[in-house]
Amino acid sequence: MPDKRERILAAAETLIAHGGFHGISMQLVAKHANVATGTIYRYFADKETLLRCVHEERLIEVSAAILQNVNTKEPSYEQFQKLWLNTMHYLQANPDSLCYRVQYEASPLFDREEERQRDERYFKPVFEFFEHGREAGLFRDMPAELLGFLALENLMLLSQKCTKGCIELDEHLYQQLLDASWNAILKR
Amino acid sequence: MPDKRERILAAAETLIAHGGFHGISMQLVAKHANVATGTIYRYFADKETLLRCVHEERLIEVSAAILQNVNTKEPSYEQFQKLWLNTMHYLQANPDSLCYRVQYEASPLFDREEERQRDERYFKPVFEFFEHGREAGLFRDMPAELLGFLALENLMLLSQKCTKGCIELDEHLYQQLLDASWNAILKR
Amino acid sequence: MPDKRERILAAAETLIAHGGFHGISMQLVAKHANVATGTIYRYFADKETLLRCVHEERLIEVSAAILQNVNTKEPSYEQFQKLWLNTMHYLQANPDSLCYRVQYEASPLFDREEERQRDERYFKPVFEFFEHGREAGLFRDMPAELLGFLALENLMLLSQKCTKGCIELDEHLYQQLLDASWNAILKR
Amino acid sequence: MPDKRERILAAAETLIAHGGFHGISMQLVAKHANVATGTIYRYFADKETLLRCVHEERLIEVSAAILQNVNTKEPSYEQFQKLWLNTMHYLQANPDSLCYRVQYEASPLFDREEERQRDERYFKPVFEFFEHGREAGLFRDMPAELLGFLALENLMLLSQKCTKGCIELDEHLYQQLLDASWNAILKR
DNA sequence: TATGAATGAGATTTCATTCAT
DNA sequence: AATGAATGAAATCTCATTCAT
Repeated sequence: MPDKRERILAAAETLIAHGGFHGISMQLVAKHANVATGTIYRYFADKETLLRCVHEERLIEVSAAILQNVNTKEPSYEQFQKLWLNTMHYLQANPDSLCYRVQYEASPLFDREEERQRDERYFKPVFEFFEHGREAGLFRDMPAELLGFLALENLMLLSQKCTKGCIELDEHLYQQLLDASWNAILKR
Repeated sequence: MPDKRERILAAAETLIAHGGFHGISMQLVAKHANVATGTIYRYFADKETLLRCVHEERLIEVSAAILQNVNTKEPSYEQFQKLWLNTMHYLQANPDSLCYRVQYEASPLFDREEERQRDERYFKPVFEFFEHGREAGLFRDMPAELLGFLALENLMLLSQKCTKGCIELDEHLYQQLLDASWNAILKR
Repeated sequence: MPDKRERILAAAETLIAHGGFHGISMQLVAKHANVATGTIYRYFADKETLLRCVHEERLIEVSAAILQNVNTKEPSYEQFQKLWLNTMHYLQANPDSLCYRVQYEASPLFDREEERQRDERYFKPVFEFFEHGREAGLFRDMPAELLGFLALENLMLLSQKCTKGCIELDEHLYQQLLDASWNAILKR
Repeated sequence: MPDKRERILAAAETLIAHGGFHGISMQLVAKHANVATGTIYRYFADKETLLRCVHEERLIEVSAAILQNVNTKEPSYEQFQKLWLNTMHYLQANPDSLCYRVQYEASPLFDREEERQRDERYFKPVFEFFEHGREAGLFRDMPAELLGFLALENLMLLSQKCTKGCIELDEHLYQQLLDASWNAILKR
């Protein structure tokens, strides 16, 4: 019954999303996943492992969402727009998703090398897009990660602010922000 | 001996920045602050209060650091540069400080209204700077908070990445990033 | 293993009876019950709940002991004697039991309405005995609870004094006390 | 300033009466007594000593109240009535007083020998009353303490029940109870 | 493989007591 | 004599993990 593993992951995701990195106990996860406490330990070595797996699952999901219909070989405004909007829509639809990530990255679970490998694995095409753009003389002369950061990653914080209700966005602002991101990375 | 209060605050900040919101126990804070566990409770009603106070103290410190020598009445590139560099230098010198903030904002302690009032209290001059720039037709037609966000707040995440060792910055990149921020908010 | 629940209850009762409401810590109860501290919380939500349960368990036990072989429909001296002796024997055999009750009733846990319902539930037959006796013109014209109180409840305090070693009783005094109780409630 | 000692005793009394044996901390007592925490320790060796002193103070007060206008040399119904009514009135006026005593007697502070000496010291005249009555062939052939117990001490529990609201008494019932007590100790 | 009762270390918080001023 | 800040042991309760069934 490998669907138990899925149920456990899903339960953990939901609980963290709603209650923060704090409000998660193995007992609670077990209850929500409708399995016995001990069962979790048949699929995950310990709590840390479980949290790492949730993190990885999310990264896979996020990267898939971001890259949808994007041709990363073609560093154009059109493709950038798709990337940006994909990111923004995903974040709007899954507001807790990166709220989780921020906490994960600041936690002792975070390991630089591991994270680098994960980024490499899942976000390679995204970095390639910026790489190509830079090589084509379109983007600033910066490492691809920095370009990606300037263009997309700050949306995480922004989206968090929206979720928390600090900022409200409309179509006009969307366009402005997209434009601002584009101008930030553009060479001049 | 009000310096005990300071030591407790500092210990809490450091511990959270390094170990995440998880890695903080009152006993550990006490140990790092070199006081007895019970002493914390003379200065802070409970753990939550302590965390909120750490947050507030840092906002005060940050806002003072950011605004140093900046004339917020004059929305010029020169003043912007000062703002940006102040921010960057502060973040480099106090890597824990905003690593803490990111986590605080993602935690259940965060309260929107409270935060709005704090921003109002401590960052008003910063917002005014962007307000003036927008009114002068220099900056994009966006709320001041969004301009501030685009220009400065993403430095928080960036600085976190540096601290974690994911990215390395040099003088050249500094200049590029400053330039990117300026271009992001500039009206065209 | 529901016998663990019993062991916890018994340990709590004994400890309170001997050391007062003070002398009870969850760890101590756990130790005496030969279980781990956390185990108590599988059976009782918190300390208050545990104490309330001890109280209720004992009431059940006491009422059963008191009413043994008593025909409460027949308000005679013979039946009264049985009631009285049952009570006295139970108290002698379980000195902790009501020493606990006295303290419980004097504590902030005590709730009037709850207690009334419990009395109603467990001691109804006892009250009926006195009711019948009063209706038959045998006992004083008082509420059944008061008659019961005069006849039986003061044995609680008396028994406590014996346990503490303040008073020593022998067969002769037993007879005297039984007689005194009977004369106290008798109409003349 | 020996009135500080009084203030501390009074504060302790009040707090225990209202919050039970639980709700009393030295800090709280100090606050209510309007002295510094450390000051308590100039007058009382430790918490236990303080509680013992409160107990003793109360015993003095109670015995004085009970014996008011009673001629203990004259074992008559008239004097008994005074004793009984004094007791009842005191208990009604100071409902917490013996609520405290019950808890004290069940606590580890209680020491049989000490208590015997205190009873000897403060309640000697009461016991003498019953002694005289027994020697005159009026009361049952029992130790004076038992007679006193039958006649007066159960009023403690009764009064507690009134305070808690379990029983309501009126003039008629008062008379009945007094009469019951009298009949309980009377020789026949 | 799955269960969930049991464990006990550890978290937060309180409070009796001390001691420098 | 008096203060009250500081202490740290101990209390309640939680929860990651284990293990007999």
